Amino acid sequence: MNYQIELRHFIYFLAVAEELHYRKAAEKLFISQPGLSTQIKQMEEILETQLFVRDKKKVRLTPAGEFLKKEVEFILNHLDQTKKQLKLIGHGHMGEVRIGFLGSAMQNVVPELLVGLKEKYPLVHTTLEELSNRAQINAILSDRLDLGFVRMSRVPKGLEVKPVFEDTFSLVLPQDHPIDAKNFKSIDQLVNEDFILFSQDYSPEYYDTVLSICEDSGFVPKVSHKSVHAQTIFKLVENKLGIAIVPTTLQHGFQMEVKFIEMKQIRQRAVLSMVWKADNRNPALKNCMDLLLKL
Amino acid sequence: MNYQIELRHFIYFLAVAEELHYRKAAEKLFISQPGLSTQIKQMEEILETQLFVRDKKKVRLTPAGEFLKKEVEFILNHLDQTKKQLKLIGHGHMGEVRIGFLGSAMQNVVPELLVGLKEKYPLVHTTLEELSNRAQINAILSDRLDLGFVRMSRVPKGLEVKPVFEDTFSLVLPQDHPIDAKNFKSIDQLVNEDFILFSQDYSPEYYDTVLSICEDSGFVPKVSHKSVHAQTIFKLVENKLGIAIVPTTLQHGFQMEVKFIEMKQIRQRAVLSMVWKADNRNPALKNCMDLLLKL
DNA sequence: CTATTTGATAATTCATACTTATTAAATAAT
DNA sequence: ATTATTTAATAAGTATGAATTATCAAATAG
Repeated sequence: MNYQIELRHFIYFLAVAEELHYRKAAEKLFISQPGLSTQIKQMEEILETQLFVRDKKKVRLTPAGEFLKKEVEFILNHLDQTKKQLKLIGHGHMGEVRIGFLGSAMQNVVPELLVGLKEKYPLVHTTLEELSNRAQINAILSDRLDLGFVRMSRVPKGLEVKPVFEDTFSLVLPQDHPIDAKNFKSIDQLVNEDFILFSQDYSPEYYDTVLSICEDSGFVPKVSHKSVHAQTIFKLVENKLGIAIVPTTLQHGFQMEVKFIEMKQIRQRAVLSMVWKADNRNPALKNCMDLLLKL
Repeated sequence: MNYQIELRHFIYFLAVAEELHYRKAAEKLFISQPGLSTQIKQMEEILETQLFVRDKKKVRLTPAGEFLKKEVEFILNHLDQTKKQLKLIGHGHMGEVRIGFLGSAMQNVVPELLVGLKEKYPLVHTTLEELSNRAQINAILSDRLDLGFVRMSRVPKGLEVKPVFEDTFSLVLPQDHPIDAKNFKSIDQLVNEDFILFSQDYSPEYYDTVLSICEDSGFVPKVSHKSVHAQTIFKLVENKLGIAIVPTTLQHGFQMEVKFIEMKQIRQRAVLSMVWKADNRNPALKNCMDLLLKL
């Protein structure tokens, strides 16, 4: 008496509404005719509405049945769509990945990732935000970001980190500086220069690495300026207010009166890593990371 | 293994998605917690998509689950609406009644019906078509019409008929005709006049009735004109091309230089009947007819 | 008038949704 | 640390009801 309508009823109903013939409909559904009869009857009882007129030889829809047919078609169709989309989302072929990045990641890793994603998973949407190392970590911890691109090797508990790009360091000098690629031997040739670096707060590991480069040559650099923008740093060098040490690939995309001298011989590398929350269950994130590691 | 998703799953899913707590959700659903757990698990297997992340103390939705929640809310809501509408349709409180009528029914019965319907069943829509007796019968037989208003007492098998309005007949005379309500006694005073009648084809029973009125007075009328429009008949009378006998209420709504003399004393009546198909299952039709008989 | 076809009904079987009892893991309290 | 409490999952058993087979009554066709 107190049954509930189920999708089964709808599927049965639609078969009868289409065939207008119980036996044929039952065959189509691979069930027996009596079973179909009782289910339709039950359905009419639940809905408190007659859906078919059966005068022992003809079956036809009542106006209410006619109406329900349209609605059931709509609902079952909508459900089909939903199932398909759900599978796409569940398998990471559809959805959203929220990405944070340091400005310096925009030179290679991030653009390549975006192109690859668009090609392989066109239904995966990305949102991008340029943030400092610390801001990315915070955003990931509080679930405002799925993936970050940072320059750090140690991350708080609950996060995971993996290097994705290793870069050499390059000296940045004014165009007319006496030192060039040919006569450059070691960093200690620049011991008396003013150094312009990314600020400690923006990227602590970079800062420490640059200090260690100088330390390996036996001096402590005199740091005259700190900035968070490569643009600013290059501008300062151009105006002869100092020299800089930056990841090599950072030189692309700028039009400045400065020269870059790659320092392959030193052991330090500028490592760009991706960071994510260990328990992040966004399936699109997994696909995104897998794709990145294949690039 | 080969199960099907059912509405039950959706209702369970929604409870868990809202509570994010299996025990509480189970309580709300009046089922046991293990039952709920297995049903949700089964649902995930059917959909081949993880919907919840349970880390033994916290339950939360995956992106796919988040998506499904929205869709399930939509579907269940849509279903609720459908059920309500279905009941309205099934009980004749919503839907369409296709009505045919003779022009003469527009003077009283039909307008009253429409006003009554609009008041009592505002969601029942009507379509109106002015048709001859025969055309209405044919339309009802072939399911193009639900209800007809005709002047006939015999209808083909499969149809039913019921009188809804009885009208006296009235003479229609030119304004300056010597006979008026005071000196009129019997129809045989007009034995020498030309008669203008509705055509036999348009309304056979009317035609026969008028002939029987004259026959009762012992003469056969000279019929000079036949028409299907009251407007035309009145115009002809106005121009002194003859006199007419029509149902009394037909006089309303015309502005003509004619006078009407009601013949209460004769036994014949102009009967307007409704006709419908015996096996018509339009629930709105039943309500429509019930309403009409109460007017 | 018989044969065939229709959907409905009755009795029975079987699948499975649900129950109770229990467990393992996580958190909170002492 | 240890215990108590709370969580969802698992296991075993039950009972509901969807399905089956067998049959029927009514309608139609030959």
